[in-house]
Amino acid sequence: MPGEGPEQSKAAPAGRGLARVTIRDVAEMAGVSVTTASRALNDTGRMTEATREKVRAAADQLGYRPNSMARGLVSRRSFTLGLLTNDSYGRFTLPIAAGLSSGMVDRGVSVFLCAGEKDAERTRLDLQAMEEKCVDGLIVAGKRIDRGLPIDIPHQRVPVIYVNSACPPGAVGFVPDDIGGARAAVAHLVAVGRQRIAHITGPRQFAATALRAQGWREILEEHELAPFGEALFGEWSEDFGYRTAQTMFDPDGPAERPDGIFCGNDQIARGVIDGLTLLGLRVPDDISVVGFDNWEIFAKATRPPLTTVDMGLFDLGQTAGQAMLDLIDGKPVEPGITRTPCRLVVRESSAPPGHRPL
Amino acid sequence: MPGEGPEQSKAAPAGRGLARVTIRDVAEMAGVSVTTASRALNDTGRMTEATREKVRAAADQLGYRPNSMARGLVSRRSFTLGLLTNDSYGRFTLPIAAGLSSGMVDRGVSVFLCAGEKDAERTRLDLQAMEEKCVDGLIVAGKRIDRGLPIDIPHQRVPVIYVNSACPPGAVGFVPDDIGGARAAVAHLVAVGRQRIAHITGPRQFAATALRAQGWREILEEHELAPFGEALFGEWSEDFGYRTAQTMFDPDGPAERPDGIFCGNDQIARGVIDGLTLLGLRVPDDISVVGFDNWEIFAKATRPPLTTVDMGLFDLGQTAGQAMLDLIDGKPVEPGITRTPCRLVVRESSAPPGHRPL
DNA sequence: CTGAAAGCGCTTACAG
DNA sequence: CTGAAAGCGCTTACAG
Repeated sequence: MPGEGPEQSKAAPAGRGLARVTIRDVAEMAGVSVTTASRALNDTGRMTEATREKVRAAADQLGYRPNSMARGLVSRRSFTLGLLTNDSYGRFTLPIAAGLSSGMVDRGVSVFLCAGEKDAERTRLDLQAMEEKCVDGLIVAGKRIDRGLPIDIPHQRVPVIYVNSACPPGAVGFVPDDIGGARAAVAHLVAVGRQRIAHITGPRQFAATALRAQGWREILEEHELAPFGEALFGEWSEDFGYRTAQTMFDPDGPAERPDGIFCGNDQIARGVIDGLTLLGLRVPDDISVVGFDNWEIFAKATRPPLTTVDMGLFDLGQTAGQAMLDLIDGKPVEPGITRTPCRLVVRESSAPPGHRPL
Repeated sequence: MPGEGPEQSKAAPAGRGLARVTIRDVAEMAGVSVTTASRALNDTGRMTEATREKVRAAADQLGYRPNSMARGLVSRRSFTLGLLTNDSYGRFTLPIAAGLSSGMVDRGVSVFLCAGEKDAERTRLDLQAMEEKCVDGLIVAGKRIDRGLPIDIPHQRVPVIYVNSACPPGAVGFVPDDIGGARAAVAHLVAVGRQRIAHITGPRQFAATALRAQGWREILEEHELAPFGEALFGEWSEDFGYRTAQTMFDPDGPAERPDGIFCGNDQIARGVIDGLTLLGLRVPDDISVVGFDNWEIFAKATRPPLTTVDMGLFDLGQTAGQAMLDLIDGKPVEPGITRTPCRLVVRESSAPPGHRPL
């Protein structure tokens, strides 16, 4: 039969199409009522340990798996969450989803994925599907913290949590702590002996750029250092980093030059490093560079490997899941946006001046 | 209340906690029995169009959504699929998942995501969760076509389809057509006037490298062209591409040089282009370069933008979903591996010799 | 401590 | 053409 494993089909404990073992089978084998079996398996009610053990043994032996549809129907919980995202590339979403799932699987809750570039109609369809599936909650994950999905999530009958996305007033949301991440990055540059630290970053319209620039300014001020010029807003691209580095160090350009550059993301950082290298500057010796994202495929491929800020998306997903569980259980959850910690990952693009790595 | 939209909570048709509208409500409003309501909504049975319409209208007005748990319980179909993947980064999985979902949502089936780096224990847990959720089928998605999950998927009671992953004998699997993709890439280089086409690719142990190398050899032979040397196996990294290009065009190296390079992936291609550029060679004029993956973040950031092979992962996901639906419906599906088409994306890294783009 | 019964929201033979 | 009834696999008052 197509789709099946190769041999020993008949030896398998549960072949395709074979009747699934139900709680009834377990009860029968244990010689108790279905009621008792249910209670034994769920650790509810009071009964002799012997009875409970007898039921457990039967369930084990039969390979019993509770049917969560039946259970959900009566308990009014599906043990299921919906994850809505418009990140078709998966760069942000998959780490979040992995964290979310990993926190949920032990609690027996599974996650429906509704991914893809979303127009309003698709979103509506996804939302409808989630309603039919009776999800216990909805996680909305985005690509940037100042944009939401193309349609309002109308008042759902279930809790909604926004992750790495805009979040309507009064709702609960989690985003990486951009300011904190930026502070850690710049503090590291200072610690490593840099004094003239520039900031090259993405488009001005992104909330993330404003926050990262703010972190840069704040921490410098705390160290009584002046920011090196204005924050340079542009694009999230290597090319922008490359061009900006070239301009900054143009022989005919300004005499004053930075000795450290904090970049708004790893792509920009890579462009900066490439631009610097082409001009004969040494990273990290002459100039130290720090990125943001810890997008490993970039961060590890720069030469030298990039010191950068990890946004902790996996943990973000886990945290959001935890909050969702609380919400579902009716526990109080602080509305508003929570910023979860970022973590600096030190590689080789940052070092004290003149230091020469192997 | 936390997690809720801001205003007009009481005006909302379905506030949190409000009783969900059931088929019973619909039947009552339409003045028919539950049986008839069910049949009307499912387009089954025979009844006057008037009755059917009356029921539909009531359902619409009430905003009725069938409870898929109840439906699943009786129909023995959950309209739910499990997607198991060990691609924690999401580069391959999310496009596949998006394609899968997009094909499924119209059919009312949703997809559970079990993502993350998997050890045997995690996989077992995920599998167990999927069984409890009564998925109708399981899609196993991998990062490479010659590796599976850490444990055997035992004989499930549901169909299993493998995507971009190894696939046990007798099972059904879908993978990108590596040979075809390679042929398209190399045919394009030939069409553009290249005659000495080299191949730089990933580690020898990957099945994909062997297939892509085979496509390279085949199509050259068909054009009565000799491959330029042996395929150069190494790593899937920029660095490997960079170093290899440098060696290949070492002034003290071999006199014979390629005028086209087909790379095993986009990272290698990028390294090659960077290496070539640093040596003062012009891409595409002096040497044309083609990659594999169409990983846009790389392909668009190379200078010039990279001509490359798109693996069609979105379509792959859709195709696999379609096959799964057939399997579930008991329709016959050819066991074995199906190779789905790749598509060449022409950008600026390939052109006739001497051509100088703007 | 244990069990018979009702019910979650649907679908589907079986009657009429 | 339409409906009353049984049942999917569970849980949970309610009795004993």
